[in-house]
Amino acid sequence: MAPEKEVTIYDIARYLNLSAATISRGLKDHPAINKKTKKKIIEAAKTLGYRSNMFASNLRTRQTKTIGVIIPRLNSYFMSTVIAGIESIANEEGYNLIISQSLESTEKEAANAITMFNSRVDGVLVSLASDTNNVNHFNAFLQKKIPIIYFDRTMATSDCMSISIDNFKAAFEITTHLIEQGCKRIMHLGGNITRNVYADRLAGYKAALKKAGLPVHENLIRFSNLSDEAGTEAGKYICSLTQKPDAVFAANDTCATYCMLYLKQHGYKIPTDIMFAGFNNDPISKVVEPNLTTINYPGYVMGQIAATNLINHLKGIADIGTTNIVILRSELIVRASSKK
Amino acid sequence: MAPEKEVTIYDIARYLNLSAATISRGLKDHPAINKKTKKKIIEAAKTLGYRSNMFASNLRTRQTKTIGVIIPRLNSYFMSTVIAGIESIANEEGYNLIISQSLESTEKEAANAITMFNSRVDGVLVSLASDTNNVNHFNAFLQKKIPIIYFDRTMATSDCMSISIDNFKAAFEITTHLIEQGCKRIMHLGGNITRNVYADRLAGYKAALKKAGLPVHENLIRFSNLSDEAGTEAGKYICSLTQKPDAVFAANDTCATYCMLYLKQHGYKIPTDIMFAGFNNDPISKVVEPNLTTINYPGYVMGQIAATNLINHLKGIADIGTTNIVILRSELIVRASSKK
DNA sequence: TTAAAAAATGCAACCGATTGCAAAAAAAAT
DNA sequence: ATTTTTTTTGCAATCGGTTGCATTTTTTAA
Repeated sequence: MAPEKEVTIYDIARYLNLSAATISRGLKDHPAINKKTKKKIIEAAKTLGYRSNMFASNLRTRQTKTIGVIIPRLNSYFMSTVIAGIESIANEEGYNLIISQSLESTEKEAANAITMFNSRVDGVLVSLASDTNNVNHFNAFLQKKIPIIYFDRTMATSDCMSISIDNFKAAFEITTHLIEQGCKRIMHLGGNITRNVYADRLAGYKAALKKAGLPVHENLIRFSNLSDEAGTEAGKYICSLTQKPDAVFAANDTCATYCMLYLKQHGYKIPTDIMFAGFNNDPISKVVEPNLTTINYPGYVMGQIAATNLINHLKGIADIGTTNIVILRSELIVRASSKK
Repeated sequence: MAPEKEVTIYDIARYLNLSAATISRGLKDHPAINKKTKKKIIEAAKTLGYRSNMFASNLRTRQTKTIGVIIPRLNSYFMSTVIAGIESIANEEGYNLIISQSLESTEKEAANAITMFNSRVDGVLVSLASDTNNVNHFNAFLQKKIPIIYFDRTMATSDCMSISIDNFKAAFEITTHLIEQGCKRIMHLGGNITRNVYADRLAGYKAALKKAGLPVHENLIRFSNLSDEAGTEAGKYICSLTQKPDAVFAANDTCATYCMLYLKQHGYKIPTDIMFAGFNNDPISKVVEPNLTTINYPGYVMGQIAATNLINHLKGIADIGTTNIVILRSELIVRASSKK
């Protein structure tokens, strides 16, 4: 509790009969310092048990070596995978991570942004809350030229770099796949379309229908928070329909899975009666029976790329301002839930 | 990139014709400052766009308002849930979180510990890597009286507070449950027994057998990293046995699930031929068919409790030194995989 | 041997908030 | 009106590392 006395560069300076300035330079490998002196300094630092005081350093250099991460929630497979990817790079590059969750609330997102701003993070990685429809609460960062990179849940209007997959294309492909399997009445379980990802998936779905000359039935498009309960609800809804769909494409695997489970319990045969497709390649997609056709979403890589870009920008290696959008490769994974 | 000029308390002082000391005190509601003056100060701070410089503050107060978290990996359901719980409390209390993963490597764990130490976190929450068998790499914290709380993967010898569930009891209960269902040859798929959690689960399993007067068959106890592959492997192993087990108790749900899936594919009927039980109450346990009997592990609450205890200690409200072990309530969840 | 150039080190002023103690101002008591 | 007490406010040192510029030392050139 009581702060212990720490060894400072002044202690080392006294110990070696040098100046603090020399110690400071020696410790960070400044070219103007004699190699032998450096060696002595480093050894002395070790024997005295010195550790750099980042606050003093930050105070002077106005850098924190810290990256802020704001995400809707931590405890989803996808998000924790992204964070793992971010962490792997940040750790390697000597950056710390400050993480906070918006819990899908724009207000909390804004509050977290302020906290991060006051913590003086060097840069921010953001995945937006589901109903965030403007990014004004990040203006403080922009004014101070603190770089922001949006990932996954991005904002179209934003003038920051954003990283995502081509949700339109992925949805288009997976829908087309269902059509190729002979499906004609494909239902879509979508998320909040304020969010680019869900809007794009919906658009891709519609485009695929259109291209195949199939009609878009509005009563076959349902929106929800894509939770397991929402999946079950969708199952009930399907049971209530007189004209059943012959396939379901859900915007995530959880919703698809629970919908499928409900229908199975009510006598439907998958994929014979209804085919299924999800999104994300969540672990449950490989467990549910039949295994779920889905889109592989490269979360880990996405995290790594986001972190790499941000850090390179901070190091002055590559400017973020020039690149606007990065699209990662996603991949259709066909499993038993959509095979004839 | 180029650091912008910031508003400091000196700017406010000049603006209001007061001293920096008064501003500093006014901003933090010091009792010696006149209420009207405080009001003026706060308003001025707002209009000037002031934000506190935490480095200057930290430099003086030797506190960082930051908590370090070291965990094996982020991208597991359980861990991300714990982190979510930690974050919820930390955020509320104005603490930042620095998170890093050891990826189950003791060396990386030690490296991360050093980084955190140098980042001067106020306290640390740790869940140990699977093969960590001593906690010497955390000595630096102890020497500087920086509090550590271990959670889930704890270390028996440690003189720090640790938070976990009663793994022995949980394993005992779930094994007993299987026995009550009529099982006599129960297999155990365990994890690395260097780790308390897995050692305790194994012990609980054995104790339950013993209590029921059942023999412990060493060839029915297998150790692995509890991954999905390990589960599949276990399935193969079972197929190769002449004397089959009539139940499997795995130390996590993933391993149980994949073992079960493998056996199902090879003609076994669950639970008729073999019953199954897992651990953790992972989402997949509710998806696999039949649903998996498991132990509900309160990750979110565990995270909250760990964070609360650490922060209370830091605030001087409650000393951590006196409490050694906190055991959370866990709960047997019986599902179809183990019902006659 | 001396002058010029290069290398190594030191000086001292920051960075911005905090805080013990002293001083000033305001309020209360005499 | 004067003294005592209580409130407010200010002074100035401090936290520890960084860095432009000056100074010293060493090396090279003349």
